[in-house]
Amino acid sequence: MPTMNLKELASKLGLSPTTVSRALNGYPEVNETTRDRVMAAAKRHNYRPNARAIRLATGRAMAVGHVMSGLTRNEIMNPIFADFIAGAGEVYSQNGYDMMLSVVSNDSEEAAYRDLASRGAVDGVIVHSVKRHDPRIKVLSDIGLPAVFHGRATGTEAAYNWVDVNNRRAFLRATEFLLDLGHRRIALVNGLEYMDFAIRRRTGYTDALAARGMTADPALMVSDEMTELSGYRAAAQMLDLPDPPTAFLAASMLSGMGVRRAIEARGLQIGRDVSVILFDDDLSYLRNGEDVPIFTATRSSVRHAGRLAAQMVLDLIAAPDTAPRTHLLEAELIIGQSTGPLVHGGAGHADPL
Amino acid sequence: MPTMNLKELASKLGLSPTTVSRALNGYPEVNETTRDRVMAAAKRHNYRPNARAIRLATGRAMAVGHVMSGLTRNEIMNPIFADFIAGAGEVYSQNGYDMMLSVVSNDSEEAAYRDLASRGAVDGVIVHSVKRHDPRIKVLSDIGLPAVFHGRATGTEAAYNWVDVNNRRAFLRATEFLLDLGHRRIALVNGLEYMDFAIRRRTGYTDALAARGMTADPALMVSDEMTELSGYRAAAQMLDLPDPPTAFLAASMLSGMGVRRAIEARGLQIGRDVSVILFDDDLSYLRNGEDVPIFTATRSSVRHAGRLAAQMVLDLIAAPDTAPRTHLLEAELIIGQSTGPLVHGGAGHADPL
DNA sequence: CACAGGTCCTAAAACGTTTACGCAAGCGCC
DNA sequence: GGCGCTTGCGTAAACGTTTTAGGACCTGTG
Repeated sequence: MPTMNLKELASKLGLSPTTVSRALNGYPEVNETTRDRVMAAAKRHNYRPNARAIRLATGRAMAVGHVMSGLTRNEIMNPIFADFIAGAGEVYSQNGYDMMLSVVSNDSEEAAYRDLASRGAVDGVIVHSVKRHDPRIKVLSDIGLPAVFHGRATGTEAAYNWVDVNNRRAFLRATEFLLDLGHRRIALVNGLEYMDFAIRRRTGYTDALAARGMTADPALMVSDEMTELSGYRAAAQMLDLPDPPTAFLAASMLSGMGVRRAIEARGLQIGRDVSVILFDDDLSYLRNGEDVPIFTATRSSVRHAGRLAAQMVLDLIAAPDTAPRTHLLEAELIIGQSTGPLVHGGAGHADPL
Repeated sequence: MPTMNLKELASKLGLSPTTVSRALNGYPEVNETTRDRVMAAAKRHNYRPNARAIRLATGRAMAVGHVMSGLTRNEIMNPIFADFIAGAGEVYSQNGYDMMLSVVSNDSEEAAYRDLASRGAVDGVIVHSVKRHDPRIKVLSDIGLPAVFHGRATGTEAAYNWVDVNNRRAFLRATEFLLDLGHRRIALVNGLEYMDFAIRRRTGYTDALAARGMTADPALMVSDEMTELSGYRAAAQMLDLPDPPTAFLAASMLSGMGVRRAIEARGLQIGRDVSVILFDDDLSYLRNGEDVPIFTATRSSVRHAGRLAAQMVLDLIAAPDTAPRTHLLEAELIIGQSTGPLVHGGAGHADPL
């Protein structure tokens, strides 16, 4: 008796498969006492309806697809992927859906979506790492597959479903916070600016400066991969300028850690001599301290974003022809030990009072 | 014409569904010219056979399951998960398999496997984060679902399929390397020792010491989560000992980065005053330098392990009743800039020659 | 000429569910 | 007592493939 199926269970009960199916799925047209009998028997023989048959019979895949691309050797994988997936997966599990992950090379991501759709392997997808003018928006709209984008695409006019953090506002607030502390030379260690969120963060930064009649110094703006090494190099170079920054905005925990290292390597103390604010995605393996945050940060849980996006795609699957939905999350500004008021004399230049 | 199906395609061609199916699937009993006709028509109408129907008809799920657990708030997610998944996914894609990811709470992982199996949602699974005496080995053996474990389980006598790195040998070699450089006070900043790999690494470390007639100093051994902060704290505490270590073995890039910070915070130079070797899983977002490695490290690509495990589970699905397979990977010892010969005077204690 | 053995194709039965439709019994009501 | 409604169940047809069992037609051979 490897796998009990509906027909067999029905015959054991002296009922038709129909009635058993209806009993298990909570349909009203079945006597409560028979329903109990069926339920009990199903539990006793630990019957679980075959997922493959359900999918065929109902015409629904009961699955959501996630495509993971960017596998060409020199391109970095998205470090937030795992946490986002974890959040989304929670929601799928709770709703009886499966998560289907496709790993493809960078140039065949579009084909992957078409494939998932035409094979009927998923009922919807979530799209990761949205870029400016992202072509995947049009592709998925053409395919007609319910899709939720994690991030917005600057330069796209068409409407689409997205979940995003207010990246502009996060970095606007962070910049204002530093300005209020007296800092004037504020550096931006940004992510690669074909990524949409990086563009918006820079806008927040420049807008905050502009609001005080200031303009960003190109020498204090860097855009690169968000690694520790990259953050270190950017900060090291800037700190060696004749007029170095007194504060940094870093795009991630990792780049912020690199910035910290460059600062400390110069004998400067973070939070006193140089301030640092970073964007904290609240990744489970890159916690910003334990009880009390170490870095002052704009924080927004990417896992929570995953949950929201998953719920959105499930809603979309249930009601496909509704108007596009959007969900803009606000990052919180949490105060850690990495920021402080501007001290005169600035970074690394001992002031000969 | 939303989705073209086999019957419709067959009628367009004036053939039976059987013949079309056989033509597309490369069966020999079909004329080559008709096969070409079928192929062309399939491409023209971009027909893709419905995955749900295939799965039901063949009785195979054409999918492999991965269960992601450890979602209770205070437990850390496995940072290597994404890279491992990426490697495995490559192999699935190439072989026409799908990857099914289940995200469940820690205490329902066993139920998740039973569920995947009895619903017929997957043909096999890969099990992550193997622990000592791992109960999942017995569970999956009872279920009778092909399973490959990423890691071995110390204390389990039953045979099972696994892919693992030779963690003991990696840390044995690393310790020997440090001993050869003259270091005698070598600290171990290990991962949590209910994880199997952490146990084996400690064994490698103590064995190397024992081979030279030395014994490990408990004050120089720490076992904790593999975060930057945890690495920093462990190293900071040890460096403040009256007889501090002159070299560190760290369990991951992140903990190694924490160790580095503690070293540099004391004005010591890594590679000159204090040596560090870490275990580098070659994660795509935590690269150990770009062209030239920064840390001396024992390196083994977890992505490659993912590929091997995936191939193994596919082989197992194809031939379920073969003897258990195992694959032990050797980590390479790569020389970076974080190690050097012991300088007399030791860490942080200026030698008054 | 009969027959064996390819070659190429079709009809129909799987696979295990869901669901449209139908039907019998029971009940209340005029 | 006939009519309509409700309750509880069964029959059978889907869903879109694969696969089993054949069958028609040709070709070569004795």
